Amino acid sequence: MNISQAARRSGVPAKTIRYYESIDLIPEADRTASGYRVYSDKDVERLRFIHHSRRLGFSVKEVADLLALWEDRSRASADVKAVAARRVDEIDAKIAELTSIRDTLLHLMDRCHGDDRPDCPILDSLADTRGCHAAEQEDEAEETRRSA
Amino acid sequence: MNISQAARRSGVPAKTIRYYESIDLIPEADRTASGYRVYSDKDVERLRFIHHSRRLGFSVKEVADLLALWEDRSRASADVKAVAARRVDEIDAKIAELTSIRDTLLHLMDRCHGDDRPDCPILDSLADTRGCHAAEQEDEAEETRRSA
DNA sequence: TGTGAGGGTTCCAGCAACGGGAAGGTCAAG
DNA sequence: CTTGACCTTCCCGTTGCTGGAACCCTCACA
Repeated sequence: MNISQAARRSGVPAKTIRYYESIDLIPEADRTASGYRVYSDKDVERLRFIHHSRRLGFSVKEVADLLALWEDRSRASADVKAVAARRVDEIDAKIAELTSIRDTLLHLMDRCHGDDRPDCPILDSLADTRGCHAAEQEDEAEETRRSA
Repeated sequence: MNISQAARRSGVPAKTIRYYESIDLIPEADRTASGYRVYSDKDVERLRFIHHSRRLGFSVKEVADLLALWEDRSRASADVKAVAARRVDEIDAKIAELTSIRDTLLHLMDRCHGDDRPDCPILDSLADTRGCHAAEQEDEAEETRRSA
């Protein structure tokens, strides 16, 4: 099948398939006499694997690792699990960061009238030296002192 | 003061200050006779505002909007609050997405032995046509049908 | 047999938001 | 006068693609 069929069946856009080939995430595709790329069901299966992995937020590098494990019939499932565990840790950290930011914003919004008047605790806080208590601003306060 | 002092006091790296100038987020700095950039306390204040805004995850474009509001003494606090509200919505969406991915990964990890044996539900799921139930795979199933 | 639509191919540019590093000018201290 | 710590500009690399230009291929239809 040609690239657009492989794209439809795998969920990976044709352009992205070419890109994956260019960065060696997938092997070079076979070509027809006229230079068209040709894909097999096995290729589509691999693309689908990549697609799903990317949707779970694995980086392309991590996907390459997962692909290698997938194709290594003698892998240990513990190795796969470790990759997934690292990803979960990253996600947890990201969620914690976003939650902290969210709480700060909601707190500021709560204290802002949100009307026609110009005075606004949100802007005040952004402009403030101490920077809206979004944790460790110690260094900044210190720099201000040092430069005085 | 010169750029590295402004960087220390504002928390924005010197390189980033130059970058902000190049994209017109901040006005062109004055220069000494020899071409060095010169910054005032007011400039540092603005940089600090930018720094805090960026830490709350606002894009550079949004920071430009916030800066404009900050410098507009006749702004309405409702406008600022609206920008913050949009940001909160984005964060909520992102957290929901990450949480969903996290749950999927934990579910898969739960069913993986994580030992020396090669069989691994995580890889199986990534390879599966239905793609680890991470929501709306309807289109993919449909494409598979259509191409059959 | 021509022709037009709808494939395919390559390469180049660009997105966000910087960071690294090269090549070179400047400044203050010893 | 030299040394080292600044400063300047410029360009490349990052991540993961996406859009577009310019061009070639294939197939159905008149």
